[in-house]
Amino acid sequence: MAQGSVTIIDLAAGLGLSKTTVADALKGSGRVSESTRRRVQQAAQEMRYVSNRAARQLRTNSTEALALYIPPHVRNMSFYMPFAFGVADGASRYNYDLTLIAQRAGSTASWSQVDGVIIIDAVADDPVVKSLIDLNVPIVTAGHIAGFPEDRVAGIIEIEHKRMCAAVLDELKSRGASRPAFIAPTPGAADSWSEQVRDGYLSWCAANGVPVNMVTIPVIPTNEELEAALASVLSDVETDAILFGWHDVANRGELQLERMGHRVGKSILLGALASSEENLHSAYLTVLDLRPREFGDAAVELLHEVIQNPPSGTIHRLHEVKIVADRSVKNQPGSA
Amino acid sequence: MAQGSVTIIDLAAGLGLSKTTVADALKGSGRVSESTRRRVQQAAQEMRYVSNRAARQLRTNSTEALALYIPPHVRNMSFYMPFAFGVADGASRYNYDLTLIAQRAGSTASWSQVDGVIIIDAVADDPVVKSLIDLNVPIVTAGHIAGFPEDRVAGIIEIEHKRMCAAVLDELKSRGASRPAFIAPTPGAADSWSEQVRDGYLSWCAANGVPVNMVTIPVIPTNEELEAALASVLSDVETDAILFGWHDVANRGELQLERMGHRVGKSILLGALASSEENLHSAYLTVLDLRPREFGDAAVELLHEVIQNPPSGTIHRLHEVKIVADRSVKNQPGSA
DNA sequence: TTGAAAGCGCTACCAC
DNA sequence: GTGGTAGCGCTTTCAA
Repeated sequence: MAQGSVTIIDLAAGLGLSKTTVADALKGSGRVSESTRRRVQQAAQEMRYVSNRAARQLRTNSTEALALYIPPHVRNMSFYMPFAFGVADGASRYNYDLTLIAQRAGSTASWSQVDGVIIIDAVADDPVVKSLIDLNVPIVTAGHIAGFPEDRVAGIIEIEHKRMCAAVLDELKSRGASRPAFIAPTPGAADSWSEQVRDGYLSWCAANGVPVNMVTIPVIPTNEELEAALASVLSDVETDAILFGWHDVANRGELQLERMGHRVGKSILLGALASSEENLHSAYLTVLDLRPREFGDAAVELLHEVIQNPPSGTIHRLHEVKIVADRSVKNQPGSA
Repeated sequence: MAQGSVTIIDLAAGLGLSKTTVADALKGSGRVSESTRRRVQQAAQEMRYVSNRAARQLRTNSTEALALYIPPHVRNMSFYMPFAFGVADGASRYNYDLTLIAQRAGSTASWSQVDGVIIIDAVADDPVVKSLIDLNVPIVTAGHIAGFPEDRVAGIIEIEHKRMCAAVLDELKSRGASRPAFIAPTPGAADSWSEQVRDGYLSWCAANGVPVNMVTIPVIPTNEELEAALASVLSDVETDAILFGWHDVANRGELQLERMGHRVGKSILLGALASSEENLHSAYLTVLDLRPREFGDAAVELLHEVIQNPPSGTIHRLHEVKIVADRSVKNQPGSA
């Protein structure tokens, strides 16, 4: 342990007060007189007093900590880093610690002692998720988790992937694309995201009288898989836009297309359904900024609420995302 | 708090034993007989007993937690995600919790109660780093932090950036590059990394009799900055290879170069000094795999050691990285 | 407005 | 081998 181990008793002794008074003064419960309160607080500062978490937790039977679980199969995606720090910032706003859940649980699964858990994009049969469910703490999931027991999720914050997929397609259409293809993430690869976006594409095609041109590849495809997917959707010579799952794949697709002699932004338009503005560099992509930082923050907000005020059912909430349009029209060609 | 709150007392009562015996049986301190030990452990399982962290911490004056600080200016780099999970896994191996330090500290800086801290690629005048220094817990830094008080770092685990920069240049040379240029990260942008790699390039040029062709750009450059940098290094028509700081910039550079009509992997070779194999997709890049996950794990390993056994000075350790060579020779052109 | 005492669940130290 | 007791630092309840 670190702290210089000055306790309320030390403070009390130094001030000639009881530890009760000191404790009350410190947290401003309005019990002590203003003058002693000030005296105590000043002394606390001078003596670098830090309230002992473990003692407080033991007494109040709370942990002042939240846990975050990001499943291993998505950890290589840039989206989750700002999400995690959004969660960390949100947590610190309410004075929670944020514990990152590792894959390999320690012998006693240390993270079992938290006030609440945030799970993002997991699958229900993930063993970690299973043990999280067994814990009796409130769970907020960012995104819907297929197969997750209804009564074990106190809150769920979602992105309207289906609607937004259509919105991106609309945007591409407004920029001249009449026959967008979709290189979609393999269904079931992660959460329900892949299904929602595929659904979004299919409905949009139906609504707009556009023939479906879709192929699925893993969320993180090999070059060969990506190349094959591109060849597949381009075998329809009418294809004038390609929508990708997340922006990293779109970036890689952009490179391959250029290499194949296509002029991205001119002969072909590109889009991506999962991105964040900070990670977007290509000027030739029309993407959805999922605002991961704000998403993480909002998840904590919701979790804090359900911890304070346990709901009878599941609280549903939406996270707004925004379209970041292809900027190549503004920029000169070659500037990307 | 979550747990069904079954305590050793409950167990003791149920078994007709004292809580002392139960506690000893649970942690196998060799005091109790094998038979009762088994009895107790089985009962614990059945009653879903979970040892109360707060109580244990209070009693033993330890926190069983580590903190990780990743400064905000690098959070958008893919390298740090696997690093963080390497830390998380390493921590769980020793039954530490891993607390992610947020930028905005809560009122009482909750993360002040940890057994040790890992800091990566921070700068010494970062306010969070400052308060971490004021804490009296062991600190391990991943990478050297300029200006960090010598006596406050118990361990430092480093990558030999300078040497490895030269190694990558050697690799490029062996593949035919005779005049490599370097689009380097702006000095002082983060830690000492930028200086080390620039140093590495300059020494290599001197040792190999190659004229220096270097330009610096921000670690995360805009397209305009990147484009200008490319134009600059290519203004020397002899340039037949370009080395980038980290692989994301190299990927973007690769795209721009293709767009400019260069044939990456043929007329020009590309390299990057900070990457990880999981994030490497381009077959045309010769990169350094920094093995971020293992790096994080090794940092915990070191931190655990210094916590167990406080050293008098600072323990130095090296983290081995490896070169992942351009694979385009093996693959058919166009397959990337 | 303040103080005394109890006790959260655990481990340490002593007895037996 | 096992049990009793004290006490970690804090909050809570009751008393003054």
